[in-house]
Amino acid sequence: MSAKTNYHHGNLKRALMDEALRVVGEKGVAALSLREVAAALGVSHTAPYHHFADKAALIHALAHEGMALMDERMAAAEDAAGDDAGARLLGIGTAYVTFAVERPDYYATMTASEITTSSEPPPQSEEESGDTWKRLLRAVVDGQAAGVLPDGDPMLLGVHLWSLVHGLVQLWRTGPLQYLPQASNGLEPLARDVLSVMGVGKPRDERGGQR
Amino acid sequence: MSAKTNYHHGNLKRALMDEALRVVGEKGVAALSLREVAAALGVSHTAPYHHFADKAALIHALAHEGMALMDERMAAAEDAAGDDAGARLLGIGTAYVTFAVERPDYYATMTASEITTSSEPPPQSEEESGDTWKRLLRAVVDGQAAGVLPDGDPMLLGVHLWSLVHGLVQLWRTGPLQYLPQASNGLEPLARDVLSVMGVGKPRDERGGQR
DNA sequence: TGTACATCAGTGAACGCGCGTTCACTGATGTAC
DNA sequence: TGTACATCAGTGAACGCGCGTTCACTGATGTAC
Repeated sequence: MSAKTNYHHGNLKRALMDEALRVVGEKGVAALSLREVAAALGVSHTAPYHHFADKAALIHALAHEGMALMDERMAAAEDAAGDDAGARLLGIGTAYVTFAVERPDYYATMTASEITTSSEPPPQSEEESGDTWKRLLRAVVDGQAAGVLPDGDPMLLGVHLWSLVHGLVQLWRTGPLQYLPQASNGLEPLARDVLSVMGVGKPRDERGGQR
Repeated sequence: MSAKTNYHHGNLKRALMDEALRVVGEKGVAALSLREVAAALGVSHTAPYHHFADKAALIHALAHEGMALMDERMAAAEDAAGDDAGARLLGIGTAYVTFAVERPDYYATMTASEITTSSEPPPQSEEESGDTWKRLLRAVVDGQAAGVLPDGDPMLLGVHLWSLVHGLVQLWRTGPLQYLPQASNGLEPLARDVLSVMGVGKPRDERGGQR
Protein backbone atom coordinates (compact mmCIF):
# COMPACT_ATOMS: atom_id res chain seq x y z
CA MET A 1 0.00 0.00 0.00
CA SER A 2 0.84 3.68 0.18
CA ALA A 3 2.57 4.32 -3.11
CA LYS A 4 2.70 7.87 -1.83
CA THR A 5 5.74 7.84 0.40
CA ASN A 6 8.77 9.23 -1.23
CA TYR A 7 11.49 7.19 0.30
CA HIS A 8 10.30 3.89 -0.88
CA HIS A 9 9.15 4.90 -4.29
CA GLY A 10 6.78 1.99 -4.59
CA ASN A 11 6.95 1.68 -8.34
CA LEU A 12 10.41 2.74 -9.24
CA LYS A 13 11.01 -0.15 -11.61
CA ARG A 14 8.04 0.78 -13.78
CA ALA A 15 8.91 4.45 -13.54
CA LEU A 16 12.46 3.78 -14.66
CA MET A 17 11.25 1.86 -17.67
CA ASP A 18 8.78 4.55 -18.63
CA GLU A 19 11.30 7.33 -18.28
CA ALA A 20 13.86 5.32 -20.22
CA LEU A 21 11.33 4.87 -23.01
CA ARG A 22 10.76 8.60 -23.05
CA VAL A 23 14.46 9.30 -23.38
CA VAL A 24 14.97 6.62 -26.03
CA GLY A 25 12.03 7.90 -28.03
CA GLU A 26 13.46 11.37 -27.92
CA LYS A 27 17.17 10.84 -28.31
CA GLY A 28 17.76 7.23 -29.21
CA VAL A 29 19.14 4.26 -27.33
CA ALA A 30 22.71 5.44 -27.63
CA ALA A 31 21.88 8.56 -25.66
CA LEU A 32 20.25 6.69 -22.81
CA SER A 33 21.97 7.10 -19.48
CA LEU A 34 20.96 5.56 -16.20
CA ARG A 35 22.02 8.68 -14.35
CA GLU A 36 19.79 10.85 -16.46
CA VAL A 37 16.83 8.55 -15.99
CA ALA A 38 17.33 8.46 -12.24
CA ALA A 39 17.70 12.22 -12.05
CA ALA A 40 14.51 12.79 -14.02
CA LEU A 41 12.71 10.69 -11.44
CA GLY A 42 14.22 12.61 -8.57
CA VAL A 43 16.00 9.58 -7.29
CA SER A 44 19.66 8.97 -6.62
CA HIS A 45 21.62 7.62 -9.55
CA THR A 46 22.36 4.39 -7.79
CA ALA A 47 18.76 3.53 -7.06
CA PRO A 48 18.21 1.85 -10.45
CA TYR A 49 20.71 -0.81 -9.48
CA HIS A 50 18.22 -2.20 -7.04
CA HIS A 51 15.93 -3.02 -9.95
CA PHE A 52 18.25 -3.74 -12.85
CA ALA A 53 21.62 -5.40 -12.74
CA ASP A 54 23.00 -2.84 -15.13
CA LYS A 55 22.09 -0.57 -17.99
CA ALA A 56 21.87 -3.42 -20.49
CA ALA A 57 19.36 -5.20 -18.28
CA LEU A 58 17.06 -2.19 -18.40
CA ILE A 59 17.21 -2.05 -22.18
CA HIS A 60 16.65 -5.76 -22.38
CA ALA A 61 13.55 -5.48 -20.24
CA LEU A 62 12.17 -2.81 -22.55
CA ALA A 63 12.93 -4.86 -25.64
CA HIS A 64 11.18 -7.82 -24.12
CA GLU A 65 8.11 -5.79 -23.26
CA GLY A 66 8.11 -4.29 -26.74
CA MET A 67 8.18 -7.68 -28.41
CA ALA A 68 5.18 -8.75 -26.36
CA LEU A 69 3.25 -5.62 -27.24
CA MET A 70 3.99 -6.01 -30.92
CA ASP A 71 2.90 -9.60 -30.87
CA GLU A 72 -0.36 -8.52 -29.27
CA ARG A 73 -0.91 -6.07 -32.09
CA MET A 74 -0.34 -8.79 -34.62
CA ALA A 75 -2.73 -11.13 -32.87
CA ALA A 76 -5.37 -8.40 -32.92
CA ALA A 77 -4.79 -7.76 -36.61
CA GLU A 78 -5.17 -11.45 -37.34
CA ASP A 79 -8.41 -11.63 -35.41
CA ALA A 80 -9.74 -8.63 -37.26
CA ALA A 81 -8.94 -10.24 -40.59
CA GLY A 82 -10.95 -13.31 -39.78
CA ASP A 83 -10.91 -16.13 -42.32
CA ASP A 84 -9.32 -14.23 -45.16
CA ALA A 85 -5.76 -15.58 -45.35
CA GLY A 86 -4.59 -12.73 -47.56
CA ALA A 87 -5.96 -10.13 -45.20
CA ARG A 88 -4.33 -11.90 -42.27
CA LEU A 89 -0.93 -11.72 -43.96
CA LEU A 90 -1.40 -8.08 -44.79
CA GLY A 91 -2.60 -7.47 -41.24
CA ILE A 92 0.47 -9.01 -39.65
CA GLY A 93 2.85 -7.13 -41.88
CA THR A 94 1.06 -3.86 -41.36
CA ALA A 95 0.92 -4.41 -37.63
CA TYR A 96 4.70 -4.71 -37.57
CA VAL A 97 5.14 -1.54 -39.52
CA THR A 98 2.56 0.36 -37.56
CA PHE A 99 3.98 -0.66 -34.23
CA ALA A 100 7.45 0.41 -35.29
CA VAL A 101 6.17 3.78 -36.36
CA GLU A 102 3.89 4.39 -33.42
CA ARG A 103 6.29 3.15 -30.79
CA PRO A 104 9.75 4.10 -32.01
CA ASP A 105 10.83 4.01 -28.39
CA TYR A 106 10.12 0.32 -27.95
CA TYR A 107 11.22 -0.44 -31.48
CA ALA A 108 14.59 1.19 -30.89
CA THR A 109 15.25 -0.98 -27.87
CA MET A 110 14.26 -4.09 -29.82
CA THR A 111 16.63 -3.44 -32.67
CA ALA A 112 19.37 -1.75 -30.70
CA SER A 113 22.81 -2.91 -31.67
CA GLU A 114 24.31 -0.40 -29.28
CA ILE A 115 23.92 -2.81 -26.41
CA THR A 116 26.20 -5.44 -27.80
CA THR A 117 29.67 -4.05 -27.37
CA SER A 118 31.21 -6.50 -29.74
CA SER A 119 29.10 -9.44 -30.85
CA GLU A 120 26.98 -10.54 -27.94
CA PRO A 121 23.42 -11.85 -28.23
CA PRO A 122 21.17 -9.02 -29.37
CA PRO A 123 17.99 -8.14 -27.51
CA GLN A 124 15.72 -9.41 -30.27
CA SER A 125 16.99 -12.90 -29.75
CA GLU A 126 15.71 -16.15 -31.14
CA GLU A 127 13.43 -17.05 -28.30
CA GLU A 128 12.08 -13.55 -27.77
CA SER A 129 10.89 -13.24 -31.34
CA GLY A 130 9.92 -16.88 -31.51
CA ASP A 131 6.20 -16.38 -31.04
CA THR A 132 6.07 -13.73 -33.71
CA TRP A 133 8.04 -15.85 -36.13
CA LYS A 134 5.71 -18.79 -35.56
CA ARG A 135 2.73 -16.57 -36.10
CA LEU A 136 4.11 -15.37 -39.40
CA LEU A 137 4.95 -18.87 -40.57
CA ARG A 138 1.44 -20.06 -39.78
CA ALA A 139 -0.01 -17.20 -41.79
CA VAL A 140 2.31 -17.99 -44.69
CA VAL A 141 1.28 -21.63 -44.79
CA ASP A 142 -2.38 -20.63 -44.61
CA GLY A 143 -1.76 -18.11 -47.34
CA GLN A 144 -0.23 -20.72 -49.58
CA ALA A 145 -3.11 -23.09 -48.93
CA ALA A 146 -5.54 -20.33 -49.82
CA GLY A 147 -3.54 -19.53 -52.93
CA VAL A 148 -2.76 -15.94 -51.99
CA LEU A 149 0.96 -16.59 -51.85
CA PRO A 150 3.26 -18.38 -54.28
CA ASP A 151 4.36 -21.92 -53.61
CA GLY A 152 7.79 -22.68 -52.28
CA ASP A 153 9.53 -23.06 -48.96
CA PRO A 154 7.34 -21.29 -46.37
CA MET A 155 10.42 -20.35 -44.40
CA LEU A 156 11.85 -18.50 -47.36
CA LEU A 157 8.58 -16.68 -47.87
CA GLY A 158 8.51 -15.87 -44.19
CA VAL A 159 12.01 -14.48 -44.32
CA HIS A 160 11.04 -12.49 -47.37
CA LEU A 161 8.10 -10.87 -45.63
CA TRP A 162 9.88 -10.30 -42.37
CA SER A 163 12.88 -8.75 -44.09
CA LEU A 164 10.58 -6.63 -46.15
CA VAL A 165 8.72 -5.01 -43.31
CA HIS A 166 11.88 -4.71 -41.27
CA GLY A 167 13.67 -3.02 -44.14
CA LEU A 168 10.73 -0.77 -44.87
CA VAL A 169 10.74 0.52 -41.34
CA GLN A 170 14.50 0.99 -41.35
CA LEU A 171 14.52 2.92 -44.59
CA TRP A 172 11.60 4.97 -43.43
CA ARG A 173 13.27 5.92 -40.20
CA THR A 174 16.62 6.78 -41.72
CA GLY A 175 15.02 8.97 -44.29
CA PRO A 176 15.43 7.93 -47.90
CA LEU A 177 11.88 6.66 -48.27
CA GLN A 178 10.24 9.80 -47.04
CA TYR A 179 11.20 11.72 -50.15
CA LEU A 180 9.14 9.51 -52.43
CA PRO A 181 5.81 10.90 -53.56
CA GLN A 182 4.26 7.52 -52.75
CA ALA A 183 5.13 8.16 -49.13
CA SER A 184 2.99 11.23 -48.69
CA ASN A 185 0.39 9.45 -46.58
CA GLY A 186 2.83 7.93 -44.18
CA LEU A 187 4.36 4.53 -43.91
CA GLU A 188 1.33 2.37 -43.34
CA PRO A 189 -0.40 2.90 -46.70
CA LEU A 190 2.98 2.64 -48.39
CA ALA A 191 3.57 -0.68 -46.67
CA ARG A 192 0.22 -1.99 -47.88
CA ASP A 193 1.01 -0.93 -51.43
CA VAL A 194 4.50 -2.33 -51.33
CA LEU A 195 3.26 -5.63 -50.00
CA SER A 196 0.48 -6.00 -52.51
CA VAL A 197 2.46 -4.86 -55.55
CA MET A 198 4.32 -8.14 -55.31
CA GLY A 199 1.07 -10.02 -55.06
CA VAL A 200 0.96 -10.61 -51.33
CA GLY A 201 -2.61 -11.35 -50.39
CA LYS A 202 -3.89 -11.56 -53.94
CA PRO A 203 -5.47 -14.75 -55.27
CA ARG A 204 -3.34 -16.75 -57.66
CA ASP A 205 -5.06 -15.62 -60.84
CA GLU A 206 -4.72 -11.93 -60.04
CA ARG A 207 -1.07 -12.18 -59.19
CA GLY A 208 1.71 -11.09 -61.50
CA GLY A 209 -0.36 -10.99 -64.65
CA GLN A 210 0.09 -8.32 -67.30
CA ARG A 211 -3.52 -7.38 -66.73
CA MET B 1 57.30 12.64 -52.55
CA SER B 2 58.87 11.11 -49.49
CA ALA B 3 55.91 9.61 -47.70
CA LYS B 4 58.61 8.34 -45.37
CA THR B 5 59.15 11.28 -43.09
CA ASN B 6 57.31 10.91 -39.89
CA TYR B 7 56.46 14.43 -39.06
CA HIS B 8 54.43 15.15 -42.09
CA HIS B 9 52.71 11.87 -42.37
CA GLY B 10 52.00 12.28 -46.05
CA ASN B 11 48.85 10.28 -46.15
CA LEU B 12 47.28 10.72 -42.77
CA LYS B 13 43.81 11.31 -44.13
CA ARG B 14 43.75 7.97 -45.89
CA ALA B 15 45.38 6.27 -42.92
CA LEU B 16 42.74 7.71 -40.58
CA MET B 17 39.95 6.42 -42.75
CA ASP B 18 41.48 2.97 -43.00
CA GLU B 19 42.09 2.72 -39.29
CA ALA B 20 38.58 3.99 -38.58
CA LEU B 21 37.20 1.29 -40.85
CA ARG B 22 39.18 -1.28 -38.97
CA VAL B 23 37.79 -0.13 -35.64
CA VAL B 24 34.24 0.11 -36.94
CA GLY B 25 34.45 -3.34 -38.45
CA GLU B 26 35.64 -4.72 -35.17
CA LYS B 27 33.61 -2.83 -32.59
CA GLY B 28 30.93 -0.88 -34.40
CA VAL B 29 30.42 2.77 -35.17
CA ALA B 30 29.34 3.60 -31.64
CA ALA B 31 32.72 2.50 -30.33
CA LEU B 32 34.69 4.63 -32.76
CA SER B 33 36.81 7.29 -31.12
CA LEU B 34 39.04 9.78 -32.83
CA ARG B 35 41.57 9.54 -30.06
CA GLU B 36 41.85 5.80 -30.44
CA VAL B 37 42.29 6.08 -34.18
CA ALA B 38 44.96 8.71 -33.81
CA ALA B 39 46.78 6.71 -31.19
CA ALA B 40 46.78 3.58 -33.34
CA LEU B 41 48.49 5.61 -36.03
CA GLY B 42 51.07 6.94 -33.61
CA VAL B 43 49.90 10.46 -34.11
CA SER B 44 48.69 13.03 -31.64
CA HIS B 45 44.98 12.97 -30.98
CA THR B 46 44.49 16.41 -32.42
CA ALA B 47 46.07 15.65 -35.76
CA PRO B 48 42.82 14.31 -37.28
CA TYR B 49 41.31 17.75 -36.98
CA HIS B 50 43.56 18.91 -39.78
CA HIS B 51 41.78 16.50 -42.10
CA PHE B 52 38.25 16.26 -40.77
CA ALA B 53 36.20 18.99 -39.18
CA ASP B 54 35.03 16.59 -36.52
CA LYS B 55 34.23 12.98 -35.81
CA ALA B 56 31.00 13.06 -37.79
CA ALA B 57 32.86 14.31 -40.86
CA LEU B 58 35.12 11.29 -40.77
CA ILE B 59 32.19 8.91 -40.57
CA HIS B 60 30.45 10.78 -43.35
CA ALA B 61 33.49 10.43 -45.58
CA LEU B 62 33.51 6.70 -44.99
CA ALA B 63 29.80 6.39 -45.70
CA HIS B 64 30.26 8.31 -48.92
CA GLU B 65 33.11 6.11 -50.02
CA GLY B 66 31.13 3.02 -49.11
CA MET B 67 28.16 4.08 -51.20
CA ALA B 68 30.42 4.55 -54.19
CA LEU B 69 32.01 1.15 -53.73
CA MET B 70 28.66 -0.54 -53.44
CA ASP B 71 27.39 1.15 -56.53
CA GLU B 72 30.45 -0.10 -58.39
CA ARG B 73 29.65 -3.62 -57.31
CA MET B 74 26.14 -3.27 -58.57
CA ALA B 75 27.31 -1.92 -61.89
CA ALA B 76 29.64 -4.88 -62.24
CA ALA B 77 26.85 -7.30 -61.39
CA GLU B 78 24.64 -5.70 -64.02
CA ASP B 79 27.34 -5.96 -66.65
CA ALA B 80 27.89 -9.57 -65.80
CA ALA B 81 24.19 -10.30 -66.20
CA GLY B 82 24.12 -8.89 -69.70
CA ASP B 83 20.75 -8.74 -71.46
CA ASP B 84 18.83 -10.93 -69.04
CA ALA B 85 16.62 -8.49 -67.11
CA GLY B 86 15.81 -11.03 -64.42
CA ALA B 87 19.46 -11.82 -63.84
CA ARG B 88 20.22 -8.11 -63.65
CA LEU B 89 17.65 -7.63 -60.91
CA LEU B 90 18.96 -10.58 -59.00
CA GLY B 91 22.49 -9.30 -59.53
CA ILE B 92 21.76 -5.88 -58.11
CA GLY B 93 20.00 -7.29 -55.07
CA THR B 94 22.69 -9.82 -54.43
CA ALA B 95 25.40 -7.21 -54.85
CA TYR B 96 23.81 -5.15 -52.11
CA VAL B 97 23.64 -8.10 -49.78
CA THR B 98 27.12 -9.29 -50.59
CA PHE B 99 28.65 -5.89 -50.10
CA ALA B 100 26.96 -5.51 -46.74
CA VAL B 101 28.28 -8.87 -45.64
CA GLU B 102 31.78 -8.50 -46.99
CA ARG B 103 32.28 -4.95 -45.89
CA PRO B 104 30.42 -4.60 -42.62
CA ASP B 105 32.78 -1.77 -41.81
CA TYR B 106 31.61 0.41 -44.66
CA TYR B 107 28.05 -0.79 -44.31
CA ALA B 108 27.96 0.22 -40.67
CA THR B 109 29.01 3.76 -41.50
CA MET B 110 26.38 3.96 -44.22
CA THR B 111 23.53 2.93 -41.99
CA ALA B 112 24.81 4.47 -38.79
CA SER B 113 22.10 6.21 -36.86
CA GLU B 114 24.54 6.88 -34.07
CA ILE B 115 25.82 9.97 -35.82
CA THR B 116 22.59 11.84 -35.71
CA THR B 117 22.19 12.86 -32.11
CA SER B 118 18.52 13.59 -32.48
CA SER B 119 17.10 13.65 -35.99
CA GLU B 120 19.66 15.19 -38.30
CA PRO B 121 20.22 14.12 -41.91
CA PRO B 122 21.62 10.59 -41.92
CA PRO B 123 24.76 9.68 -43.87
CA GLN B 124 22.89 7.61 -46.42
CA SER B 125 21.11 10.71 -47.63
CA GLU B 126 18.94 11.18 -50.65
CA GLU B 127 21.61 12.40 -52.99
CA GLU B 128 24.24 9.94 -51.84
CA SER B 129 22.09 6.95 -52.60
CA GLY B 130 20.59 8.60 -55.64
CA ASP B 131 22.66 6.76 -58.23
CA THR B 132 21.91 3.42 -56.67
CA TRP B 133 18.21 4.14 -56.48
CA LYS B 134 18.15 5.17 -60.15
CA ARG B 135 19.98 2.01 -61.08
CA LEU B 136 17.45 -0.10 -59.26
CA LEU B 137 14.50 1.70 -60.82
CA ARG B 138 15.94 1.22 -64.29
CA ALA B 139 16.31 -2.49 -63.64
CA VAL B 140 12.75 -2.69 -62.33
CA VAL B 141 11.33 -1.04 -65.43
CA ASP B 142 13.39 -3.31 -67.66
CA GLY B 143 12.24 -6.26 -65.61
CA GLN B 144 8.62 -5.33 -66.07
CA ALA B 145 9.12 -4.88 -69.80
CA ALA B 146 10.72 -8.30 -69.96
CA GLY B 147 7.90 -9.77 -67.90
CA VAL B 148 10.07 -10.99 -65.04
CA LEU B 149 8.40 -8.69 -62.55
CA PRO B 150 4.73 -7.98 -61.89
CA ASP B 151 3.10 -4.87 -63.26
CA GLY B 152 2.41 -1.91 -61.05
CA ASP B 153 4.11 1.24 -59.91
CA PRO B 154 7.84 0.72 -60.51
CA MET B 155 8.63 2.88 -57.51
CA LEU B 156 6.65 0.59 -55.23
CA LEU B 157 8.43 -2.42 -56.66
CA GLY B 158 11.71 -0.65 -56.17
CA VAL B 159 10.90 0.12 -52.58
CA HIS B 160 9.89 -3.47 -52.09
CA LEU B 161 13.19 -4.80 -53.37
CA TRP B 162 15.29 -2.23 -51.60
CA SER B 163 13.53 -2.81 -48.30
CA LEU B 164 13.86 -6.50 -48.78
CA VAL B 165 17.61 -6.62 -49.20
CA HIS B 166 18.09 -4.00 -46.53
CA GLY B 167 15.96 -5.95 -44.09
CA LEU B 168 17.66 -9.20 -44.99
CA VAL B 169 21.02 -7.76 -44.13
CA GLN B 170 19.76 -6.25 -40.93
CA LEU B 171 18.16 -9.45 -39.71
CA TRP B 172 21.21 -11.38 -40.71
CA ARG B 173 23.52 -9.14 -38.80
CA THR B 174 21.43 -9.01 -35.66
CA GLY B 175 21.14 -12.73 -35.52
CA PRO B 176 17.65 -14.14 -35.91
CA LEU B 177 18.15 -15.31 -39.46
CA GLN B 178 21.28 -17.23 -38.77
CA TYR B 179 19.43 -19.90 -36.85
CA LEU B 180 17.38 -20.98 -39.83
CA PRO B 181 18.50 -24.16 -41.57
CA GLN B 182 18.09 -22.32 -44.88
CA ALA B 183 20.88 -20.00 -43.80
CA SER B 184 23.56 -22.63 -43.53
CA ASN B 185 25.36 -21.51 -46.68
CA GLY B 186 25.53 -17.89 -45.69
CA LEU B 187 23.49 -14.91 -46.63
CA GLU B 188 24.08 -14.70 -50.36
CA PRO B 189 22.40 -17.97 -51.38
CA LEU B 190 19.62 -17.22 -48.92
CA ALA B 191 19.12 -13.84 -50.52
CA ARG B 192 18.86 -15.41 -53.96
CA ASP B 193 16.31 -17.91 -52.71
CA VAL B 194 14.32 -15.30 -50.84
CA LEU B 195 14.23 -13.06 -53.89
CA SER B 196 13.21 -15.76 -56.29
CA VAL B 197 10.61 -17.41 -54.06
CA MET B 198 8.47 -14.35 -54.67
CA GLY B 199 9.03 -14.64 -58.37
CA VAL B 200 11.70 -11.99 -58.81
CA GLY B 201 13.49 -12.69 -62.05
CA LYS B 202 11.14 -15.41 -63.20
CA PRO B 203 9.19 -15.10 -66.45
CA ARG B 204 5.53 -14.32 -66.04
CA ASP B 205 4.25 -17.82 -66.68
CA GLU B 206 6.52 -19.41 -64.10
CA ARG B 207 5.59 -16.98 -61.41
CA GLY B 208 3.23 -17.73 -58.57
CA GLY B 209 1.56 -20.75 -60.15
CA GLN B 210 0.66 -23.83 -58.15
CA ARG B 211 2.87 -25.74 -60.56
C1' DT C 1 70.86 27.94 -57.31
C1' DG C 2 69.65 30.37 -53.00
C1' DT C 3 66.85 32.59 -50.13
C1' DA C 4 62.60 34.56 -47.86
C1' DC C 5 58.42 33.50 -46.61
C1' DA C 6 53.68 31.64 -46.54
C1' DT C 7 51.35 27.68 -45.65
C1' DC C 8 50.66 23.17 -44.21
C1' DA C 9 50.47 19.45 -40.81
C1' DG C 10 51.95 18.19 -36.93
C1' DT C 11 52.42 18.66 -31.19
C1' DG C 12 51.03 18.60 -26.27
C1' DA C 13 48.71 20.78 -22.51
C1' DA C 14 44.39 21.76 -20.91
C1' DC C 15 39.23 22.13 -20.33
C1' DG C 16 35.12 20.27 -19.10
C1' DC C 17 32.11 16.66 -19.46
C1' DG C 18 29.01 12.70 -18.14
C1' DC C 19 29.18 8.16 -17.60
C1' DG C 20 28.74 3.27 -15.22
C1' DT C 21 29.61 1.16 -11.22
C1' DT C 22 31.02 0.02 -6.25
C1' DC C 23 30.63 0.73 -1.51
C1' DA C 24 29.22 1.28 3.18
C1' DC C 25 25.39 3.28 4.98
C1' DT C 26 20.48 3.97 6.78
C1' DG C 27 15.64 4.70 6.83
C1' DA C 28 11.23 2.25 5.81
C1' DT C 29 8.59 -1.82 5.49
C1' DG C 30 6.74 -6.29 6.39
C1' DT C 31 6.51 -10.45 9.14
C1' DA C 32 6.88 -14.06 12.84
C1' DC C 33 5.78 -14.81 17.30
C1' DT D 1 -1.71 -5.79 19.85
C1' DG D 2 3.30 -5.20 20.42
C1' DT D 3 7.73 -6.05 19.60
C1' DA D 4 12.15 -7.84 17.47
C1' DC D 5 14.24 -8.39 13.55
C1' DA D 6 15.23 -9.46 8.66
C1' DT D 7 14.90 -7.56 4.42
C1' DC D 8 14.07 -4.19 1.08
C1' DA D 9 14.95 0.15 -1.29
C1' DG D 10 16.77 4.07 -0.86
C1' DT D 11 21.31 7.62 -0.19
C1' DG D 12 25.67 10.06 -1.25
C1' DA D 13 30.56 9.93 -1.68
C1' DA D 14 34.00 8.24 -4.46
C1' DC D 15 36.65 5.90 -8.29
C1' DG D 16 38.33 5.82 -12.65
C1' DC D 17 37.47 6.36 -17.24
C1' DG D 18 37.81 8.09 -22.11
C1' DC D 19 35.96 11.29 -24.79
C1' DG D 20 35.64 15.58 -28.19
C1' DT D 21 37.39 19.79 -28.80
C1' DT D 22 40.16 24.27 -28.39
C1' DC D 23 44.38 26.59 -28.20
C1' DA D 24 48.89 28.47 -28.91
C1' DC D 25 52.78 26.50 -30.63
C1' DT D 26 56.48 24.82 -34.03
C1' DG D 27 58.81 22.04 -37.32
C1' DA D 28 58.58 20.73 -42.29
C1' DT D 29 57.42 21.75 -46.91
C1' DG D 30 56.73 24.12 -51.15
C1' DT D 31 57.02 28.25 -53.92
C1' DA D 32 58.06 32.90 -55.90
C1' DC D 33 61.66 35.56 -57.25
